[in-house]
Parts: sequence; C-alpha cells; structure tokens
Amino acid sequence: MIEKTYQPADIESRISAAWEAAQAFRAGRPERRDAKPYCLVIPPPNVTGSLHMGHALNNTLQDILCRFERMRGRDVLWQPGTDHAGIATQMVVERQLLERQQPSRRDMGREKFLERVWAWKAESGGTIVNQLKRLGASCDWSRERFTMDEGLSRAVLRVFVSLYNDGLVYRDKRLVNWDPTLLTAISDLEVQQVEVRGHLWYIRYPVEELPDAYITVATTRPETMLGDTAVAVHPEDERYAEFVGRHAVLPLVGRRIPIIADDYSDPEKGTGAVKITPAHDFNDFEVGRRHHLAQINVLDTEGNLDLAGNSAFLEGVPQSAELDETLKLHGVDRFIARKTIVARLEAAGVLEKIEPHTHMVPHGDRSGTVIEPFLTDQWYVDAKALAVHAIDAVRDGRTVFVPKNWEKTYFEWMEKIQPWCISRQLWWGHQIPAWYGPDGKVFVAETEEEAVARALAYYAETEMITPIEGRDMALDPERRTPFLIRDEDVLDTWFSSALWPFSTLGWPEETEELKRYYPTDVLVTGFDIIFFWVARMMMMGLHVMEKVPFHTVYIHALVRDERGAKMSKSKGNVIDPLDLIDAYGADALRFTLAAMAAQGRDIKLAKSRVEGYRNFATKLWNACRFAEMNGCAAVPGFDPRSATETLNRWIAHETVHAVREVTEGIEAYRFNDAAAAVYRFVWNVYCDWYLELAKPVLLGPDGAAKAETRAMVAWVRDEILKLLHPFMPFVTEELWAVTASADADGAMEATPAPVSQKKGAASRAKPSGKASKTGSRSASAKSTAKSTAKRSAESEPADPPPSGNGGAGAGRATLLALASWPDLPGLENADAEAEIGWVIDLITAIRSVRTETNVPSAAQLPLVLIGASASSRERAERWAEFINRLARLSAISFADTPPRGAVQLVMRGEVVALPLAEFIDIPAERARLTKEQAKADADIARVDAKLGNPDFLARAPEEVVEGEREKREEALARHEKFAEALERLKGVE
RNA sequence: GGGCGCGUAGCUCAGCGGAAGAGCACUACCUUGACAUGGUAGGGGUCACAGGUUCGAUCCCUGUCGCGCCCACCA
Repeated sequence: MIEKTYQPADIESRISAAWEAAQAFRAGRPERRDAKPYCLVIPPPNVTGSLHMGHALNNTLQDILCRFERMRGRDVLWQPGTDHAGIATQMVVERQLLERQQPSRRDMGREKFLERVWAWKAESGGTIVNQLKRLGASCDWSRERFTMDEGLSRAVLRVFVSLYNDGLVYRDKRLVNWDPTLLTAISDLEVQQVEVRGHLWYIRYPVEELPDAYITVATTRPETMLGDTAVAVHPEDERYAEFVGRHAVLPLVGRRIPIIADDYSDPEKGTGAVKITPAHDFNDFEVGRRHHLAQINVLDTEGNLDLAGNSAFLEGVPQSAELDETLKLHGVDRFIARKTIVARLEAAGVLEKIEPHTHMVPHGDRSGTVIEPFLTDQWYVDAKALAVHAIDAVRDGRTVFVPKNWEKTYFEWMEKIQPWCISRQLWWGHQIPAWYGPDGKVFVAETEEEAVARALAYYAETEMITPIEGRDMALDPERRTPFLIRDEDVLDTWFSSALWPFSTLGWPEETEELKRYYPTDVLVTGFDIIFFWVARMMMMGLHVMEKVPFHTVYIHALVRDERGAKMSKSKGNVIDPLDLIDAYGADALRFTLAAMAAQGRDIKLAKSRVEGYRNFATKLWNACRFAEMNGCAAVPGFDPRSATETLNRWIAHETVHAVREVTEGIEAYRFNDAAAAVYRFVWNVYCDWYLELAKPVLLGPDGAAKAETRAMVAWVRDEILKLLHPFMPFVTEELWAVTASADADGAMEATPAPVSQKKGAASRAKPSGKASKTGSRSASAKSTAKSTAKRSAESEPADPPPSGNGGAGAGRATLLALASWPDLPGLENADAEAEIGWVIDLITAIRSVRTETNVPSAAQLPLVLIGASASSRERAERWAEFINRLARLSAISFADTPPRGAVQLVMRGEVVALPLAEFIDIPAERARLTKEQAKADADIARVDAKLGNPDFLARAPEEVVEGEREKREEALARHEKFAEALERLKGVE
C-alpha cells in the first residue's frame, strides 16, 4: 500500500539499507560472472572532506551510468575510495592543534603528528562516504580504498622506484615554486596567478667605468636587488650599447655586477634594462645559466632576508658603512624589507621614480601566500617523456574526451608540459623511498633493507667515503651498514592519485579484478582537474600498465552559484547539497543535476529547479497510487504486444519511444536529453493523457478491456520505474517494492517484497521529527495504521530478497536496481498513434475554445461535428465517452451545418461546433475567429513566399517542398473554415 | 599575449540548417473520486549586433560589442 504522502526522507535511508543488505552493488556477482564488465573509478574525494555540489554532480552522473549499465546486465564495478590530500589534510590538523593550543607539529615531532592525522582520518573519514551513500551512489562499498592504504602505498613505492630506475624520476637543484607559509615546494598547477596592484620602482645603478653614468632598471620586487648578479640589455638596443661589457655597482651592497647583452631583455618593457636575479626569478635563472652568473639566494625558507653569514651574498663585496646598514635587514620579512629598501634607495638618491603597476603575482592555491621562486633540491618526474604516449593515445582515439573540445585543452597542456615537481616538504603522505649515504649518494629502493643492501655493495667498492659537512661518518656498529638517512619529504598527493585506476584494482599484484576491470570504461570528472589528474593518470596508466586507464573521459561542467561564480567557502556562496537533499530529497537533487548537465556549459543552480523536480517525484508517486487504487497490478506473463485496446496499444507505442530516447540519451552522455525525455513521458504522456483516458475504463464495469487496461497501466508504470531509476533511484525502488506487495494483495503470483515489509516497521519505529511537522501527519498515520494491520496478517519473510534473479516475469523477486532495462521490440503502432492523437487534439481544441469564450468549467456542452468524414465519425463515436469526460461535453452529434449561435473551431481540417448560445459573446467570438483566420493567413503568406521562389523549388529536397505544399493546403483549408465560420456568425446577429 | 566558451521568454537553461522549447515566475478559471508538491487554458522572444554562405540561418562562416573561464607573464 502506497503512503498517501511522498516523503523522501522516510524512504531514502530505508532503501539504502535494502541495497546494502542485498549487496546489490557488489562487483562480480555470481550471476554476472559471464557478463561484460563495466568499470568506473570514482574521483577520490578528500578523506576528511565533505560533500559539495561538485561532488553531487560528479557522482550523480557516474551513478546514472552505473545503474543504467547494471540494469543492462553488465557486471558493474564502481570503485570507491578516498584521497589522503596531503597539504589540505595536514593543514586542517595543524589548525586544530593551534585552536586547541596543543603542541605544534614541529614540537610534537613527525611520528606523533602522523598518529594525530590518522586519528583525525579515522574520526572524519566516514563523513564523505556516508554523504555519497545518501546521494545514492551505487559504488561497491566493500572495495573502498584509501590512497595511503597498505596496498596503494606499495603501488606508489613500486612506481616511484621503477621510474627512478628508468631515469624518469630524478633529483635536481633548480628553482621551484616555494610556499613560504607551508614551507614546501608545490607544482606549477598549484600556483594561482592573482592580479595585484603594485608598483614599478625605477632604480639607478651607477656604472663603474663611467663616472656619473648610471643604468636605470625597473622592478616590481626591489628587495631582490640584493641578489642581483647582472644587468641585462637587449643586444640591439642602441641606448645601452656603450654599457655592455662594463659593470654596474649594486646600490646598498656595493657588489660589482656585469652589464650583459641578452635578448631576454625586452626594450619595450620598463627601461629596457633589466636586473638579473638568478636565484629569485625563473627567467633570470635561465639568463644566469647562459652567462654563468652566480646564484645568490637572499631569502630563507620563510621569506625573510638571509644576509648575515650568507657567503654567497657577501662574496666579493667590499666592506662599507652602506653594507653594514643593509645587513641589519637580516631576518626581516620580504615585504617589510621591500619598504625599507625603497626608503634607503630614495635616501641614496638612486630612486628615479615610482609608477603604479598592475600585474599577476603567483599565490599558493592552499595557503594564499605569495609564492617565492626558490633554489632547492627536489624530485621531479620527466613528464615530457611520459606525455608522448599520453598524447598519442588521445590522438589515435584509444581514449576520447566527451565533449571532444576538451582534447584541445589536453593537447595544449601536454605538449608544453614542464618537469613535474613531486616532492613536498610535508609529513602527511607517502614518504619518498630514497636514502642518502654520508657522501650524499642516493639509494632508491622499495624497502630500507634493499636500500641498505645496495649501499653496502656500493660502499664496499668505494674506498673513499668523503665526509660531508655535519654528517656522522661512522658505520652503524650494530648492523655494520653505512649510515643512511631517509629522505624526509613525501610525494605530491597527485602522484598516488595518478595510479588510482590500477592501484585500486590490486596492482602490483596480478589480481583477478585487475585483469577483469582494467582498462576501466569511463572517467567522469570536472574540467578543473584535467591537468592535475586526468593527464597524469593517462601518463602513469600507459607507462605502468601499457594500456590507457579508460576509453572515455566525460568532462562535466562546474556547478556555480546563480551568478555564475565558482562556489567557494571564502565567497560564502556555497549551496550545501545535503541541505537540498534534506529539503527535497536526493532524487530531486539528482534529477535536477542530470537535467541541467548539458554538455559544454556550466550549471548555475537554481533552487526552484530542485523544487520542480521534487514535484515531479510527487507526481510519479501519486500516479502509482492511482494505479494501485484502481487495482492495476503487474500481471505475470503479460505481453504488451497482445493488447487489443487502441488506448493500450498507443501507450505501449509511446513507451517504446520514451525508452529509445532515454537509452540513447544516456549512451551519448546527454543526460539532460535523457532526463527531459523521461520527464515528458511520465508527466505529459502517461499522467496527463493515458491515465486520464483510461479512467472511464478503470471506473467502468469489469471485463476484458478493463483487465487489459489494468495490466497495461501497471506494465507501463513498471517500465517507467525502470527508466527513471538511474535518475531517481530511491523513489523508484520504493515504488517498485511497494507495488509488488500490492500485487501480492491482488492475488497475482507475485513475490512479496521484503523491502516494503521492512519499511513499515522502520517508519513506525521512529517517526521522524519532520513527519510530525508536515501537518499531513494524521493522514499518513491513518494510512500507515491501515497498512500495518494488513501487513501483520501476512507472513513476514525473514531473509533479504534473493538477489540477482533476473526476475523472469514473476513479480518482484529482485530489486529494481538489478532489474532489466527495457528492451521492447514489436510495440510500435502507427494506427493507434494516429487515432489517439486525433482524440487528444480534439479535446485540447475544445478545452482551448471553452476557456477563450469563458464557458464556466462546470458547464457540460453538446458538441457537433460538422460534415465529419466517415473515419472521424467513427472515431468520435468510439471515443465519445472519453472525449465527453475530458472536454466536459454532454453529448456528441453530427450535422452538415453548425447550429445557430455555435462557437466554431477548426481541428485537423474539420469544423467542430459548440452550440453555446447562452455563453456566446458575438463581438468577442468574431474577434477570436478573425484572429485565428489571421494566423492562417500568416502561415499561408510564409509558405507562399517559399513556394513562389523558383530556387526553392529547384534546390530544396523533395520532401521539404512537399511538406510546404501540405502546410499550404492545411493553412488554406483552415482559412476557409474560419471564413465560413465568420459568415455564419453574421447569420446569428 | 595564447586558448576555450557563452550572449534564445521576467529568471535558470535546452535546441543548433527546413514553421521558436522546458522548468520556475506571471494571468484567468478549476476544492472533478491519484496528485493544489495538482488540473485546464493563456500571455510573453526582430534567438546580442553587422555582414557573408545557402533555395532557406537562432543554428554554418567572418567581424563587432558585452560576459565568463583556462594557460602564460613578478622589468
């Protein structure tokens, strides 16, 4: 028995439990062992995160695909899991420590701190998973993985070591993007360019060889001048030709630096002379290499000036009072130092001018602080080498992007890819498996034992072990091994994410799952992580597995706020999907996201849409109730092809049409089209017309027609539940179960569905606070009480439903989630379509004219068909009862001319008259007819313009021309009918 | 500077070569025995602008104007 009111909250948790109990989403279910596998890996959310709108969209689309393919019989593995999210998670925990005034990360030490992070992971790690379950994500939750699992960690080590051995991972000293707040290097992708209004400072550097001459450089970063090692001008810049080869004397420092010619210098920018600071600028670094300039790092890791005791800085600089003054800036923050230096330059009279200047400044995407190009040793992946195959794979179509235009973005980035800096100076993550010997020699191995063994072998052959500063050279007396120090750094989180499609399937073990499900089928993700993740999975998948990780990459839009801005906590414009689920149900949210997921466009989410689709779920609910109340129950073995009633043949025809639209929509990743198709079918076809037209039969006397109609109502309902299930899994599963129990009541050979049994118990056991607030409590309480009484008379099956039974005709032995997707050959029926189409058009026309002429809705009018053809006459007689009911008629008759005072309308070229002398307003009626006639005239004019064009007749395809001719005939006939009608109206006056 | 995308009904968006569509909002009527989270009917759009291709353009091409995003760039 279906509850009177649709309350999503009541249903959802119960249905989730039923799926879980039946292990409905487990991959490799026994009955599907021979089925074709279908695999998706979830984009792993941050383990300590919570569900946001992007997740909701991303996972809704994946779930639609998975449920669809599962119903089509595939052996589906939707692989779930979470990501350790190195920087983000470490930051959260550090903030907690600060807030609780507990010892800082450094105070407590690495081991204790990591314990602390694991504890936080244990505490909050379930949140996102539960939220995904609330959304209805049909992942195989028994296979949940975490990027720092033992297995996945082993995969990370294995890949790192193998890349190192292949020379694709290496250590290098070069400039990196350094985050002075987080004290770690970050990759290019983690740097955000932010427009900043700053200044350009013009500084005069005296030229040593030419008294009173100077060269002016412009800079946005005066503080880095302390590390200048040259001034560069363009080789062809005549203004500075005489300076090249001479030297400038660095103000405030006194260092003598060469003036060099390099075409990096752009005569258009600044003064055309640019200061070169190789240790603090990526471009200058390259210039410095070309000219063998010293690299003078004048900052420490936290972004403070590092001067005193800095041998590189002091080398070759003469003692002076000026220098002594500058050395006082040691330890001062870079931005404070900037001000001081500018003031001192001004005091020294070398500050030529200051201009306002807007430019892009790199910021860390996590910390928000200004990134410092910084000279350090880091680990890199030779991305360029790996990218070659990843580019080829997309070029030759082994992997395709949907929509296709993202391939261009992918290529563009891949083709100019830079070395990927993978080391992070963090603690939370996969520690790099590299050990250093006393002489700095690196040993990379999966285990410490192996590294030690390699070191022993190495040092056995090496007589000389050169001591290096600060390192203890003694051999470990216990183990008699060289003293090795493990690299403290961890790997970029995306390194482990890049392995996700195979590491989650058990690699490096050769597991059954790996063989069966790799390569996976589709990756569904947002365009914002094409570079971070998709590109790197392509590289790693091809390198490690030698096969693309997925055949298709479906790129969906970003969910934005109603103004189109990216949702972010800092902007405060976040809509919490959980709030929407609470308010309207997960099904409504899912349907909204699917309906709005048109390719190539961002989603600006409007709450009203969600509400509208909640109403849609309610509509479905009530349609099912209607069916139930009218004894419409699935008839085992019912074959819709055997239907004889035209109405039933028509709805079967329409069902086929809807099935095709929905199927093709999902297959083409056109989720919005699929959603729109099922929406239209359910509401505008099944509810608005089929059920309305079926009412006279269902309310009429028993007999063959009624039995057939009942069976058909239930059959179409079931097809609808299937079609809608990928979009709205909860309400459909619920209705599937509940209607099954109705079937049982109806003495059909249906199996009672345990789901609905449990449901009664659950909703009685703990009525939710919400339910009692709705006001419909009393109604639903009554119906619950009734159904409870009924149910308690039935036997309660103790076991969960036998799963996986294909449900061959017999009731609901299976969950809807495991039912078969509709495949309905042989149901098209053009005759039924034509006939019911005629009925619908007639009813619509009558309703329209009734409203326009202000006929009270309760009034029952007679209808006269004027000069009806034989077929129209037959149809009218056959459908009289139906038309009368829906158009509120008293009777239908036939005549050659309309009665006096009748309103006349034209429907499919025939005149229909409604004698309503008592309601008719002659002037208004004339106006109405004239307007209709004008419409016909406009149509004729438009068509004539085309048909009068010889080029059109000559060049347009035959059927188009023919179509125009038909339109003209139709419009002409319409014009005539209205002309006649107007003529007759004159007779009335 | 390089690239991508968007300007269609009041709002949020589909459609993308042969007579302008949906949801929400709006107007009128309807407590009809599934549903007022509903029903019926209706109003509302020179599809940003200008050229071009075509028998035909909201749809293809070019340009202009607005808007957004990505990448690069600290003189």
